[in-house]
Amino acid sequence: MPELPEVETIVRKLALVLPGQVIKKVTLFHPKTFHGDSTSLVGLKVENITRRAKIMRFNLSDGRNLVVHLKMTGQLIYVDGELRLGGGHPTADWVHDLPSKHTRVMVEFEQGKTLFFNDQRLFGWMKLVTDEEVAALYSGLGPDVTDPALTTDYLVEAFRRKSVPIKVAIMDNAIMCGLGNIYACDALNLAKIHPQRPAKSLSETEVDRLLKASQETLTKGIELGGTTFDGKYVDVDGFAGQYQSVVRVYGREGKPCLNCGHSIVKTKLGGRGTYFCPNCQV
DNA sequence: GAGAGTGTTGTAAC
DNA sequence: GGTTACAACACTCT
Repeated sequence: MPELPEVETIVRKLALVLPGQVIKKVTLFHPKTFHGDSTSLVGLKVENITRRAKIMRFNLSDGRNLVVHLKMTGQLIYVDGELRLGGGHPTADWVHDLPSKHTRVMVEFEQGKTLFFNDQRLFGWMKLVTDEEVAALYSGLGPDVTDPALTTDYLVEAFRRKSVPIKVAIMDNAIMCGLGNIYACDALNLAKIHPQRPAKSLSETEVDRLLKASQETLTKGIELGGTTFDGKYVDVDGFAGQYQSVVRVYGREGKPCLNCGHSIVKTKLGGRGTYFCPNCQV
């Protein structure tokens, strides 16, 4: 289930192999997943691939865009003849057996490669849209955590009138994009800030610490290829991410805090499981 | 069978 | 209008 580092990992890998390839055939296994006329993709070339927040955008040779959101359970798997993009062995056995029962869309290219969109819960989507529609999708999104435009000053201003818990605020895409539940919990632990604090109660120093912790957490997530729990996320090669091996608090209820050794506690905040250290996160 | 799950959006109530 | 809680999306796993 992808967050920003997972999406970034997928985009980086696809950007190495997909540009220049021409779509030969598109097969829909579930109509709900694809919005638009999938048959009009045939014959189009993929020009390049970019990302904004957790939305992937494939620029196509007719000027339109294929945009993809994986939501909770989506996966994009790129398969060449032997399923060996990265040269190693995929972590997940099931990638040898595609399309699977969770495959919703299959895109075949003239060069013999195939891109599979798997999505267990059917929340994810693919849309064929114009540049204007892309702009509409992007409108209302705050800067990415990885965006230099995201500054301490900007966040101080954004938090100034917000009485929502800071964890809810940093997961609000209108304020900033890229921190999902796992990384939001970890960034707050790294910054030693209690997730329940009203956003406006943070001092400038704390906001600065939180921003740096957020950037550091996401950067590490990207370096490690994202997070895989229960084999649910794999990158385009079928490889699992490695962030879960260094995760600070998420899923570590009862285990020692990496800052102070106190037991990690789980609560619920904004409807989401929230892990934190009640000793050092204040 | 109940509950929870890494995302996002919409609704109703205050 | 801001805020908050909750449901919904649809499915699998514990």
